Amino acid sequence: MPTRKFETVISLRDIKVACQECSLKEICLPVGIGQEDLDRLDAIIDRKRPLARGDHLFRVGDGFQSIYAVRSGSLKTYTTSQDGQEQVMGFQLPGELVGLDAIAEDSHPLAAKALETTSVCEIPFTDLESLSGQIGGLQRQLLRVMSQEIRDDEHNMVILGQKSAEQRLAAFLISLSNRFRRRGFSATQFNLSMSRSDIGNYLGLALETVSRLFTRFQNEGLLRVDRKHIELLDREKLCTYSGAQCAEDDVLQAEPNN
Amino acid sequence: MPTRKFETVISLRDIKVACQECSLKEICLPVGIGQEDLDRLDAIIDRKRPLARGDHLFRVGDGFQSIYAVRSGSLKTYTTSQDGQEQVMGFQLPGELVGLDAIAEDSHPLAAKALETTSVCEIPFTDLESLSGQIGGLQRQLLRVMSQEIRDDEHNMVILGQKSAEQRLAAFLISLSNRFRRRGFSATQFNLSMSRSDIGNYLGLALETVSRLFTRFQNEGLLRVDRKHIELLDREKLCTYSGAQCAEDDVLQAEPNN
DNA sequence: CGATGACTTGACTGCTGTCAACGTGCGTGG
DNA sequence: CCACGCACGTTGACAGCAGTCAAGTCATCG
Repeated sequence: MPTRKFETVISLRDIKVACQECSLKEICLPVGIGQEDLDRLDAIIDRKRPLARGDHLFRVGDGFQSIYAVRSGSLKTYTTSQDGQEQVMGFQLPGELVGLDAIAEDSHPLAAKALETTSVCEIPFTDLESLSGQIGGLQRQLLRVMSQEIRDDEHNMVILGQKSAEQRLAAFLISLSNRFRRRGFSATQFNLSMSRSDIGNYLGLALETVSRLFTRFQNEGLLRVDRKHIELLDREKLCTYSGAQCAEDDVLQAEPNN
Repeated sequence: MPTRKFETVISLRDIKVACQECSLKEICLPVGIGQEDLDRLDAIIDRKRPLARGDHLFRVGDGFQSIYAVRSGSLKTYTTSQDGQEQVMGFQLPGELVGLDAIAEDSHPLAAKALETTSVCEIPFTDLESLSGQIGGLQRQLLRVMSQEIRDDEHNMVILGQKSAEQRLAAFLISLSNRFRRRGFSATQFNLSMSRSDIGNYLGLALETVSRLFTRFQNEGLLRVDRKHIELLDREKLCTYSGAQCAEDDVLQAEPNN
């Protein structure tokens, strides 16, 4: 382990970032919360200094203190089964929360690791809990977020349960595309911060299968792939491949309040 | 559709069942709630008349009004993809909640159908929400229950993502066994209220594979199976087969407060 | 008692995993 | 600046698990 040379050099807490200025506030927790309530939420949130690629935000079994929101960068969550085999459970992009599964048992069932330089907001749970008892909108939003998480997991179960390798990768790419779009990034061009192995693991496929499919999709003109960079050329057909109601449905889901 | 002949014959609401008398209260919502608060929770819960096998509690797209707790019997939740193909998402046993995934979008993403004669408690969500704003313990418990749901879904993803057919069925049987035990039923002998087809669908397997595995497990002396009835003869080995930390871990998880 | 649906069993196929070799980009150190 | 090593990614050959198709058995119910 290297020594933590940053800590005494500069206090990164000085960086002025608050929920109200955050470009992610429309998709993070503060949806439908008034100005003064937003201030109160903001007051309990701690901006941590960035994680480097490979750093852990928390590990399996760590005591549960806080929920985290990704501000920039990306995370993967995963477990390691007793035979040492890793299972990737998900990837978190900016505006997405991590750690909701730790509430039940007061300890993290998954580890969270930064896939690239990543900054997160730490939200101490006891504070969040008492605040959401006072602010109706916050309580509601918290329940909604958790409900959405359940929904997403159910969606993943469908994919893992009955989709072919081709459908899984197509669905994965469409999902990423939708999530990037919602965050204001390009829906057709983005970087994969995770490895082929992580993707395969997440989708229940061998990494070789993922690699082969990327090649095939490219040959079919569906996308262009160069190492980590992806460009979706035929989003429409990719949707068809994924065998799901994806395209416009997700847009609607993404903006329920408009 | 048959006419609803029961409705005017007898008011089943007269049946005296309340949370405080309910044998399931230790595993349903009212954990860690005081007596008078329990009364208040009890007041908002509606005991519906039993569902017959095949009846729907709700369907995909139904507006979200309430969460339901199974009192007796069992449910399956499922979606139907646009090509008419069904995906079973889960089975609910007594003491388990259904409908938590509907909070996010105010409509049910899954349908819930009774696998046998089943009675449920209906918990109107707006009431629950406002009550949980007033009762700290209830809010906490609600969040815990949702968190646990996320956790369970993650567990299912591991099973679907990287377990063999044999491991999946073994894990499924162990899971059922644990859930029955927790509810005070036998952990080694129970009835499967769902069909082979439902099990296969849920586990991402063909129903023929499920059937073959039952036969094989029986030949290996792991269990005895007669149509719907299951008797686990070697729970230990079944755990090993499932390739997971199951047996005693689940007991601990089941009783976190003892 | 026949019909229907659920389940079982068998034969065959194919998708995807495994093993293995090779290519490519990047960072390190000479 | 170049050479090297390493991690990551690609491609190929082969095999096996589980799906599909099909036939047959069993239980339940009208």
